Amino acid sequence: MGRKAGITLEDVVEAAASIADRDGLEDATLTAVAGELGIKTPSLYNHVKGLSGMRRLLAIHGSQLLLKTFEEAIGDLEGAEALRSIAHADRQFAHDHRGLYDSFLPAPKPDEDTELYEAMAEPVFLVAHVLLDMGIPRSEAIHLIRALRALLHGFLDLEAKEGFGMPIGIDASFDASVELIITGIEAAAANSK
Amino acid sequence: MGRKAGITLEDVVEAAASIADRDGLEDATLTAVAGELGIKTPSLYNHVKGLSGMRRLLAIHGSQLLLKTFEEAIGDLEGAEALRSIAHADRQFAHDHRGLYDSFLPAPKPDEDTELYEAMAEPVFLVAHVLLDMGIPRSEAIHLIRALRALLHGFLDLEAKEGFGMPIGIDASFDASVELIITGIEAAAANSK
DNA sequence: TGACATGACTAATATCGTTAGTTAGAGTAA
DNA sequence: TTACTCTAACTAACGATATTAGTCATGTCA
Repeated sequence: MGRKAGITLEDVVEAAASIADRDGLEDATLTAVAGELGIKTPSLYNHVKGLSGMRRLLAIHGSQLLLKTFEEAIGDLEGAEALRSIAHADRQFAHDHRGLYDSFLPAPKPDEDTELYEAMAEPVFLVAHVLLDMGIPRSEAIHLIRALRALLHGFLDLEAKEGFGMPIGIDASFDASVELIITGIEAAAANSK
Repeated sequence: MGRKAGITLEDVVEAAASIADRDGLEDATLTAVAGELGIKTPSLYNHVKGLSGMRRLLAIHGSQLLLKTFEEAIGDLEGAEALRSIAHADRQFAHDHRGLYDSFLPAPKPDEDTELYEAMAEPVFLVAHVLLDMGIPRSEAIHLIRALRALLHGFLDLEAKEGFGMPIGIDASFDASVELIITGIEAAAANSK
């Protein structure tokens, strides 16, 4: 058995992400990841600062992927159309990458892990930009963004954890929920002209 | 050391709830609860079906407490006023009982654990009633209730896990978010007359 | 070629949850 | 009272997980 299997940091993140998305974040243990890579658990410490370090890398990787997803979702769109597209892209992301999505919480404090904090802030900035472009003043936009984030996160978390009881009509409920928020945002935009 | 410490099921739930609300649901381990009660971990199996069984009791207990909280919040109120009051009661509950609140997810399927499912459904029914009393048709109410639940859950989860970045203006953001949803609900009510 | 850093390894420990089997004590019935 | 039974505690043991410490082979570079 040759030493130096040549595992890279990317391999670790990729393996962890794949397990987390397939079986859930909880199952992306150091043991499982090491097994997937064909090495022993303690060897992972040569790449990653323990389980929390691996989770952190997962969150950074996920944030970058989410950012790209949002950018593509927006494209040339503006205003309500952009928001709708972002919302649906977010839901698709949560479906496709459950583990990465779950890795976003708990979030770090800004001064406690700047790199991770900033990576996670990027997608939010993107949404903020859409609102500001709609003419919504900063002081109001902060509340509206939080409302949108809360709705999306809550919906996707409840959906993933079967919190809605019967799963019938979930798609329609999502659309209706998003429309409801967007209507509120449009009203705020119209109000600020 | 006398056998028969005389621990009751209520003692177990109370101890678990107290630890979960103080230190987080994750810290309400069998070991911690047993320690709190002055017994050894395996002895808990005389009262509870393992960790999952204890979590389940926590969720039932939490649901009952939440139901009472909602009932008191509604009182004689109706419509938007009732919804506002419920929203703030929910947030207060999440602040006061973090562990219980977290124990609500993942939710069981209706046929998989009927007792728990029904206990958790009660508070939702209460909210549904408010909407129906506002004259909103059932077919629409289901989407609006999901939107409201998503917003509240998402907001309180993000708030608890520091997901909002700077914690400034969170109260105002919550109020604004709730108003936004309530406005949508009122519009739907007016639309159905 | 030889020193060194990298990245694998083994060994060992601590914390959990869980199961199996044991036993003391309290209540109950003859 | 005494014997029986059941409850609810216990000890012992195991498997999964993370983590630390210390070892060592291998490839690279001076």
